[in-house]
Amino acid sequence: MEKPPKVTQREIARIAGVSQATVSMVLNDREYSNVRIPAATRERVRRAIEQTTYVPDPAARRLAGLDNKILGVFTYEAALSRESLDFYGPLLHGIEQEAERLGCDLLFFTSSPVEDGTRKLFHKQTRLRLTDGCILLGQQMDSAELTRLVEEGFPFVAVGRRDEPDVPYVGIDYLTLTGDIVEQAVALGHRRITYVHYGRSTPAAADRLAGLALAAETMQVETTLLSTADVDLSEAAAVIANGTDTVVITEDVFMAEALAVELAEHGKAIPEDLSLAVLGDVEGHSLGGRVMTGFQLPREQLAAEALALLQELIVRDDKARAKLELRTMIEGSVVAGATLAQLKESR
Amino acid sequence: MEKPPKVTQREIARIAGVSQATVSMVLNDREYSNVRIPAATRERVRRAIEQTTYVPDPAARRLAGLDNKILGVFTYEAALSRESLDFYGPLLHGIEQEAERLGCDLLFFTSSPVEDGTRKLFHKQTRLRLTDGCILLGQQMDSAELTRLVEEGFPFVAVGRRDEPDVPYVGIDYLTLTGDIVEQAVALGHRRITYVHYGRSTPAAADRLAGLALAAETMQVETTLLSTADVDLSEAAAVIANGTDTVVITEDVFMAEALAVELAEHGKAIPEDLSLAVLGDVEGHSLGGRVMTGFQLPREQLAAEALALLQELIVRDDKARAKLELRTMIEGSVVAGATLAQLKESR
DNA sequence: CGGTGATGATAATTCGGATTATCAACATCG
DNA sequence: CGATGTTGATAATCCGAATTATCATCACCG
Repeated sequence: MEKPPKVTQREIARIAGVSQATVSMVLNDREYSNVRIPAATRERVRRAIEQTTYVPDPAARRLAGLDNKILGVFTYEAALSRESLDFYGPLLHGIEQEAERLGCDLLFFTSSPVEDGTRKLFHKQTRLRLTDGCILLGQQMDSAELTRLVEEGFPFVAVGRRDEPDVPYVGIDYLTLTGDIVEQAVALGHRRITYVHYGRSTPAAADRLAGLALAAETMQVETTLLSTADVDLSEAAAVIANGTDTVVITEDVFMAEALAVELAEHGKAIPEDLSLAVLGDVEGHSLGGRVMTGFQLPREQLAAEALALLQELIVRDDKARAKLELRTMIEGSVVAGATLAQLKESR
Repeated sequence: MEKPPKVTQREIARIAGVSQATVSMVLNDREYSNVRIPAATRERVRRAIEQTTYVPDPAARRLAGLDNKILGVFTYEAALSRESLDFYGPLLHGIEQEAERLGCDLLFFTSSPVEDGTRKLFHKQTRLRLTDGCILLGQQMDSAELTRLVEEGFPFVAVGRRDEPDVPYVGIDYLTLTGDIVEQAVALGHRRITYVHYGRSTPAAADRLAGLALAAETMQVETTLLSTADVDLSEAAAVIANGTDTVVITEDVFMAEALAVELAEHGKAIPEDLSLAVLGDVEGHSLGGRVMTGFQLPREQLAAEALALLQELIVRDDKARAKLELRTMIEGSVVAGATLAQLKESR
């Protein structure tokens, strides 16, 4: 396949008149217990290398047990499609930047077979082991896979909070943020809130629900829950339009946009007739020209921190590793948009 | 690092009571000249594998000379940043889709050191050789690197036409497209065109210039060239506003948008006073609510074809490879927008 | 019964680089 | 001068899987 049969350390050794072992040691600038290499020899080897196009074979390095400076990126769905990019884009950007800083390459596991709509990390030919460690992204992580990673002691970090024990992650503190949103609603006079969610069982979704429940109790707010797993959006809109709640909270901007359309058909305008807030990132989105009330989430930072943590897991020895803070929650901030407005009169 | 010291073929062999060689052969479903493995033994090995969490080590496979199903993706600039994504997004999407189809993982060379503003493919620790082949993306490809890849016989495909001999590529036929745009302008009565370009020396830029020159000669059009390497945009706008040309063509939408602003300051409205067309993709962009006249480029298809070609280069043997069409040009289409209008009267 | 295949499977080697175990040559010291 | 270091560098191994070279065993045939 290659006409020039690939330059190896053996070849360099031949040119420099030394042994392959010497070349290896010069390259890695290493000295073992009883091995010393004088500057003269080092120089000879270096010159031989410069003459050629030698590049160490990463496969061989890896086989010999060294780090490869390759980090895996596993997403449970395709990451680069137009739709996914809205969500994954900032995360991937953060990852790319941090990887560049660390001098690491990124291996995307695009080959993972899809079962039940999500990709499987483990399969007969996974290239997982080629990487020094792996970042996991996506809503639908598989508990069994996470557990297996922990058991095998493979370095990895999940983006997003997880419930499984000993799983390292960097997540966003939705619980606090959700409380903040409710607090704003209350400050504007609202006391009755409907939360429309997807009925997912991810930790983040659970945190939003918990945050809502907690805030409701603390601030004496009455909440109604609607899951799109049970009712579709137009039904939900009907329920809301006929009810007495004054604020609608949705799980993300897409649901907010769709729901606003449905509500409009019931004659409900936002925020005149009904306030609206979103428990997700609202950057770059607006509703009828109005900035949406919701979150501003530092996604790039999130990803960068995840990668940095992963790197620590990889380079630290066991003792140091044990001392690492494996679980980090990052604070987002509330965007005080125009869709959550002062409660007018009692209705 | 791993508590369970990683399952290897040797371990499987021990469990199944056979030799490591046998395990390897069962796994790859291979039979050599004088080696046969009865179904019974195969079954025994298979069961042993199922009992464990065995996954073949990709590094070892690679070292032994097998394909790895890993394709490299090299971009001359960061690919996942917010700005780059506008350009790289569709390409990456096409690549991801095709990689998924082929069952390949993707290695992004994010670690490549930056020199003179662009990344270098070859460096002391490049993981290039870990991949079966590589896709190159970006405006600023390095001729020397391309040539070296060809010399080393390393499988790769460039996205975008290249001039270097024997470089496999998939490119967009800007020459024809440019001619089409000029044709439209002529059909609308125009005879005098100013082309504002970046003065870059890429093959694609050269094709646009050549297409313009060819069309100008064929259709008897007078063309004026302005390079932003020589004059800045406001100067260019002044020249155009004071000149007699009736159509302005820019190299891409960004330049078009910026130039339109400058022209407005000279009291020139588009398309009332001056028509405008773009020799680049105009999807998702508009000028004052008007669809821009320009190209619609099948970027995803471009990338997918590049990856498919790469795969062919990898799996074909030398004979079959020699027969492959290494260079493909893809046709885009013209978007007949509203910024290129009928010439009113002589001015 | 000895020879000849066909069968089934294994030991040995390879890939490229990292590390360990060993050794040769020369210097120093008592 | 012989014992003991010290220096410099190499041969030998290992990593995990793929392939080649070899070898048992048993069957069948003359």
